[in-house]
Amino acid sequence: MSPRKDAKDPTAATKAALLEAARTEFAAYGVAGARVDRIAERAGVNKERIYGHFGSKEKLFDTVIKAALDEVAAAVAMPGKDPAEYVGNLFDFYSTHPDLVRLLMWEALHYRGEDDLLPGQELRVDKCRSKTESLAEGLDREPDASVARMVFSLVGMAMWPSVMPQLARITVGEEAATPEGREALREHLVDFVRAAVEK
Amino acid sequence: MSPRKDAKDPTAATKAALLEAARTEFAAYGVAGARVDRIAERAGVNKERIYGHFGSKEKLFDTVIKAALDEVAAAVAMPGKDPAEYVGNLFDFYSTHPDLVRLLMWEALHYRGEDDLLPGQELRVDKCRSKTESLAEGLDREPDASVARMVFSLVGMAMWPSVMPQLARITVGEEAATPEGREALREHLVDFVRAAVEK
DNA sequence: ACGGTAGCCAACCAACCAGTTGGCTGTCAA
DNA sequence: TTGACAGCCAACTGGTTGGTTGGCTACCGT
Repeated sequence: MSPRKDAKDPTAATKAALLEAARTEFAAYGVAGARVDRIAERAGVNKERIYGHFGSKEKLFDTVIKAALDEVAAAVAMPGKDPAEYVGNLFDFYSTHPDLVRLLMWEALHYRGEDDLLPGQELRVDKCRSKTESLAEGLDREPDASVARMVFSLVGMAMWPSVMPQLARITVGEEAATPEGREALREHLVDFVRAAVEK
Repeated sequence: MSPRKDAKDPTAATKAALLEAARTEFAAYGVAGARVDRIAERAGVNKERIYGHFGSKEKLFDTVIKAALDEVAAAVAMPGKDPAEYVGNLFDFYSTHPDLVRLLMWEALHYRGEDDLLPGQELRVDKCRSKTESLAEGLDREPDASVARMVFSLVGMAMWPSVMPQLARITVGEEAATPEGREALREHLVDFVRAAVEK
């Protein structure tokens, strides 16, 4: 058995520190821009540990992304009966977790579809399917492709302001960065969706 | 005067080749992931020319982005009277220019707002303002912040499928990659916007 | 004709960076 | 007690990469 199997397992602690530091680093610079030394330093751990625990920079990135994906999945409720409110909640979540959004963007750019995909995304597929089913049920419809497209659009609308914050500022002005600006944007989105679905 | 000022200026030709190659490289790998040697090779030019013409990798990136921005600005008409059709057109444009979208994403991640911004983006600001004015006029409204928010959302909806193509495939299925799938997505977006604005 | 110079290139360079090595320490099973 | 092993670290390595240098060529104004 491994030494120190008790709660304060030091191995798990360094692993967690590494993961946390990696998340910050990858969110800021992406895979290519991230520096292994910087991650180790921020975690207060020798960089060799990265290889001992994760194998490579790329694998560490995958692990970070997977954790982020889980976090997203866990945090946000299903669309359910009210798509507009769903968009509002999603918007709030992404607004308060900009690093997560950046991580998702880096991942999207790194793993462009077709050939190479992030391994183990079945969970993600399931999540999307259940979202579609939830929305279909809430809307009293069949969970077909058209409902799936709706889910996709809703997620997009909710994420967009966090995906392109500078564009938001350029378009709606500096106020976009203020709490009032965020709130106005949120209401705009919710109203927009409500108008669209309510006929 | 510089030698060879006539039309077939070889200097301009290598510069253009470099720009073209850089665009491909940056779209694929981003600033940090791009390799100067690869750009030079693809352009069929010595890499020193990059420094002679542009100064640095970063400056080359800025130049590429600026060109891409101009291209976007030139290609797409103003929102005008029909926001739904505008979204449809934008969607078509981005769908047929995925590299441009990737470039914009890399830029968004590289120049996160606040402190560092891509220099010389006044043109971009103007473009956004005139879009807002165009939409306001078409909708018979004042060009206030709420119209600006609308512009911002419309752009987001149109770009989203090109921004997250894998998510699109995960959500709506493999068919998202087919021409029929794209068309269905386009119609969904147009209908969605029409429903939202027509009340 | 010819000196000046702009464009270009092959070769070079130093810093950087992902990944490795060898050794030290503390714990656990026997 | 002891030997084996897991976690950890300081120091090292060598391939890579952004950027530079010195020289060659061809065109231009005079």
